[in-house]
Formats: sequence, structure tokens, C-alpha cells
Amino acid sequence: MISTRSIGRLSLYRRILSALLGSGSGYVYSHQLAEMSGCTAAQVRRDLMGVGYSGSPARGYAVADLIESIDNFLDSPEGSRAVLVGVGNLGRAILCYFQGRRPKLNIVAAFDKNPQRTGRVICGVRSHPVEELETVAEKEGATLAIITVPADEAQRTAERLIEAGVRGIVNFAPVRIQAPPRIHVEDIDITMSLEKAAFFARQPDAETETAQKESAT
Amino acid sequence: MISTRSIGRLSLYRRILSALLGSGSGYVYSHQLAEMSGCTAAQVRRDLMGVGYSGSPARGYAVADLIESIDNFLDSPEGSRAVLVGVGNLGRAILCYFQGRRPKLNIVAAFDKNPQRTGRVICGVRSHPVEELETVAEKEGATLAIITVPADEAQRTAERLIEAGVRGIVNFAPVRIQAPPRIHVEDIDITMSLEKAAFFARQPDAETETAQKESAT
DNA sequence: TAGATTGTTAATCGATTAACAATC
DNA sequence: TAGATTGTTAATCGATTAACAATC
Repeated sequence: MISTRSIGRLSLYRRILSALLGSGSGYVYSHQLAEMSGCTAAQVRRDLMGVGYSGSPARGYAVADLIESIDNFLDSPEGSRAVLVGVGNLGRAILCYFQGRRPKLNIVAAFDKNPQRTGRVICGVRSHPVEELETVAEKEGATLAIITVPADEAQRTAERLIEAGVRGIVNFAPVRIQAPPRIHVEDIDITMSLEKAAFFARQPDAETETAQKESAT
Repeated sequence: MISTRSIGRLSLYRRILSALLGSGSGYVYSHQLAEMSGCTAAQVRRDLMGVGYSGSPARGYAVADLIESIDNFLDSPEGSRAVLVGVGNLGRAILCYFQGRRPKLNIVAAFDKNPQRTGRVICGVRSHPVEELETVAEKEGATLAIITVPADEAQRTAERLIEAGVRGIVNFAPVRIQAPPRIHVEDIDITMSLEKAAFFARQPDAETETAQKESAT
């Protein structure tokens, strides 16, 4: 079975491969992809095995075909629809960041409890009053959500989203969201990351902490 | 030795404990802290053992004392000084987010290559031209950095920061930063997190993925 | 063929979990 | 004392790494 972390790495490989494709490379070896991604060659080979794509010992992996295989593996054919709750600074930054970045991942609506932040279109996404969360999320068929509300509203927001049919959540509020096992939650805790970096940064060099930890596992 | 992930959890416990302190609770049991943090009671006990604080079988852990122990363990006595490079939407959001949030973690300067984003004070932090990165970072004694520049500038930015004395980096650009082992790098990849959530969200319920993965490990 | 790379299995490593004596 | 919790060791689990035959 494919490892949990493999999924994250595949997302990374795909991005690197797309850049390679643009630069005209037809084939890559696992050790090349490893160097560019910061993973090991063995990880790369095992991950690619997981998506069912085979390389050639002579030429490595065909870039274009491999991208297609990863697409088929990672993406839902009809694409995934996401909503974002909390149109503060961070929420707006994420809306703008995702604008047209991944065609299979669309943010289809945003919500905020502050009337001054609703009724507008932000980076191509309409912002609604949070009261309409359930009706709009269900109407749009959203299965994903991004939570950028304050900490004390995050859990309640998650529960409403799950009730409305959301199955995957990326949470930026500085609390761990509690959810049933069938719901996938990625907690991205920026303060924690900075505190971890601060801790390890001041450890003596002896720390063999190569440990590149990527976000949300 | 204390586990890498323990550091992140300690940061989380501290935040929860601070809220408890405000609500007047004098003592907590490991299972209470576990429930509030989404960790297991065994993890909590082992993590707290790691900071050298002992609880009592009768009353559990003394909240105020425990916070102090975690502070002593995690924080540098003189505090850590961070700079932020890339004052776009995300960079500004992070600047405002951290404003006065953690007294031992100060963002002391920001940088951008765009003159329209420099020479200003954003959420209490002065934004400088990126040409001044080395001089300002060294003068301020920065040991931490937050990178919010576009992907193609991230690696070069990291190298300049390391050269200027930075030992810990939190990177939001969608590339993995390559750095010497003694530098601690936390890569927070928002796109990857959303793609992972999308993948697991559409797996059949059988997936026992409780897996709450927090960002940047 | 010779050499490098791929696919796959076995060994290692690290963190989590389970178990349990010690403590209040 | 009885009961629940803590501190600590042993067992489990999962992912990574190492090893190597198969392939081009």
C-alpha cells in the first residue's frame, strides 16, 4: 500500500516534472528527481511504483507520461471543489494564491461573518455571509475546505463544514481540529512551525537534524 | 532523547495551557491535555517528561509551573529574532498574524524586491529593499527567517539568509529548500496540503486515516 | 558485454503504543 | 486501603534504508 507521505511527495514531484517539461527534458532518472525534490532516489522510485508507472533502466522515466500518471492517481477526474472560511489577511492571501494555479482544485466560494468582507468577489471567488455556509457549500458540491477563522471558531466551523458534506479540511487556525476518522484534516500551524524552527536553530551543531519536515505531513 | 515531533506538540500544549490558566484551572491530567490537543495521554506524559517537569499521580500537572517549564525548554532566554522576505499577500498576512503574539519570537524586519512594498511599516515591521537583507539581518542579529517569495527566488533567498547568520527557516514557497544539515528548515507547502486533503477526501471510508498531520512536521 | 538504473524484498531505524511498577 | 495517575521499560507498528536480481 502507498504510504501517507508518498502522496505529499507525489504532489511535489508533479510540480518539478511540470517545470522540467517546460524546459524540454523528455526523461528523468530517479536520482535527478531526488536531488530536485530533496527526497532520496529510493523514495522516488517507490513512490512512482505506487502510482503504477514504470520507468526504463536505460532512460529513466518519461516526463510527460509520468505527469499524466500522477495526475490520474492524485486527481479526481471531475476535479475537487473547495470552500474557504475566514476572509481575513491569511484567507485573502490563500484565495489569491490559488487563483488558477491548479485546474483540478477550485475554490468555489468563501465565507466570513463580517459583513464588510462579504458580498464581494476576491481574486475571482465570491464571499458570502457565513450563515449561508451550508446552503452554498452543498449547492456547489464542495468536498474540501480551508479554514482561516480565529482559533475559537475553528472547531465549530469544521463541524458545520462536515455536516455540509466536506470530507477534507486544511486548517490554519492554531488549534487541532477534532473530526471523525473518515474526515481528512491537515492542520497547518504557523506559530508551531516558527517555534520549532526557533528551537532547533539554537541547538548545537551536533544535532544531525537534516529533518526537512513538510507542512501538514 | 526528546523526539522531533515532541517539540511541535510542546508548542501546542503551551498554547492550550495558557488558555487553561486564563480560565482558572490549577491542575490538569495528561488525559485532559490529550483530549484538548488531539494527542494521546501517553504522548503527553512522555513529552512533559522530556522537558523535565514532573506531575503528581494525585493532582496531575500544575498548569502555571508547567507553562514555565515549557517556556524554559522551548524558548531562548533572550528571545529569537526573525526576518521575513517577500511582502506579498501571504507575507503581509503573516506579519500581521505574529504582531505581538509571542513575546519571545519577534519579527524585526521585512524585505521585498519591489520598491512599492518597501520603506513602509507593515503591522509594526519595517520593510526594506531586499538589497539590504544581509546588512539589516546581521545588524538585527536575526537567527530565524520566514520566506514568502515566489518559488524561483526561494533557494537563493535562503542562501543569502544563511550567509547572514540565519539558522532556522520557515519556507512557504512551493519548493523544498536545500540547506546544510545544521540549518533547520520547515517547508510549509500549502498546495501540497490541499492536494493531500483532496486525495484522502475521496478515498473510500475504509481508509482509517485519522492521521492528523500538522504542518512542517 | 559492461554499466547504470529500475523494481522488489529484507533489514534497519524511529516513534508510538502497550504494559506495569511506583506514587499520591 | 483502594483507585487513579505518573514515570519508565518492552513490544509493536510504519516508514526508510540497504541490498540485489532483473532490465535496458
